Amino acid sequence: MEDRAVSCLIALRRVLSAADHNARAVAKVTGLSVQQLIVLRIVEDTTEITPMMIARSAGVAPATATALIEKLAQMDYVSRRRSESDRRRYWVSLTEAGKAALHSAPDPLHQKFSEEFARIPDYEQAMILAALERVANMVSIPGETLPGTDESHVLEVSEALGAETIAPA
Amino acid sequence: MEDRAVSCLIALRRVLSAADHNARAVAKVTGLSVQQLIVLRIVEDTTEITPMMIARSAGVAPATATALIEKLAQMDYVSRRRSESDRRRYWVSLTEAGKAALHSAPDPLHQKFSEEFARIPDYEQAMILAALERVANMVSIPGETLPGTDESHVLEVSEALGAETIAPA
DNA sequence: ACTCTTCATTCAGATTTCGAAGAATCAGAT
DNA sequence: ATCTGATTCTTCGAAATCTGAATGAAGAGT
Repeated sequence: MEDRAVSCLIALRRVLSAADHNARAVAKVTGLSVQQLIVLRIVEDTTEITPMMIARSAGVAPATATALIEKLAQMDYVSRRRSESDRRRYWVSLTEAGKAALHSAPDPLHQKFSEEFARIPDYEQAMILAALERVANMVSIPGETLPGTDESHVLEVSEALGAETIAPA
Repeated sequence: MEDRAVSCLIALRRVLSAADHNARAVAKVTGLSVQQLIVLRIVEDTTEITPMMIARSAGVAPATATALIEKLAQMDYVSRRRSESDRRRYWVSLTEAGKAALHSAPDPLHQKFSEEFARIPDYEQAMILAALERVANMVSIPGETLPGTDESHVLEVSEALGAETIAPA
């Protein structure tokens, strides 16, 4: 019965394709590149994160992460704050402008899904949510893309006070 | 209860992220770019397709589709056959080498999913499949990425006989 | 102090992507 | 037949992107 697994993967690919199209469309509207948008979302999810973590989460080389962050900082969508405990690193976080840019951007897929989702019966909603989370747990890499559960930087919260916003080099 | 819709979208984003990572990994192994891989899969799904359709399915500009197809043709992963009914167009199809490249490439996500999927109880498998197809239908653009259901080129099957393989320009 | 590692950056080069212009072809109207 | 307009694909140059390797700066361990 691996027939059913294949059907699942086909359906998944349809979703993937739609998401890809959607990402490009959103990127075009916001004037950001797809990658910049991804980084922005990663930063939002974590509230504070280092370039290295971003590189890993976004699946790009460190050099690329630097460039992406620099661009976003120039647009004032993210801010950089030097780490006190490790002076090599710094924390990237979303500015108000960045938050606004993320949420003001119309997301067709998001809207379409929410709209249709609201229309289906309750038990089916629950079923879909359960299935999606099941699938997410199956395929997603444990420590990836949701470093909100990553405690390595939680210790740094104390830094938040009295730290100056620095523009590296 | 739009709370649940949001949870769905979060789970979806985890899946998306994992798929993205996976696509890059597969691309690196095969020596193909992510886009080339996408095009290759589109061609496989349709068995025969024109550059224009590829551009639309892959979500790129026509000029980009030309470049992608050219690269794949140079590697002998796809072949081009001039259309008889409309001499402007040509049909792109997978070569044996292309088919081999697609299937010999290890796909971690594919494997991981199939493996874990096989391990869960029957009714849950059915539930996940139903949910995925439901979601796919919600978000995917009707005529996109599965032009196998597109009948516009089915009429051309008769061409298959006695047509020479042409390398345009 | 010394070495080894990690983090971020710079820089040059390769690749990718696209818009615009152009050539070929088709379809329909005159 | 010819003309016109639309469609398909290509070429070309410019812009943006991504990366590997080298570099500097800072931490960690001996």
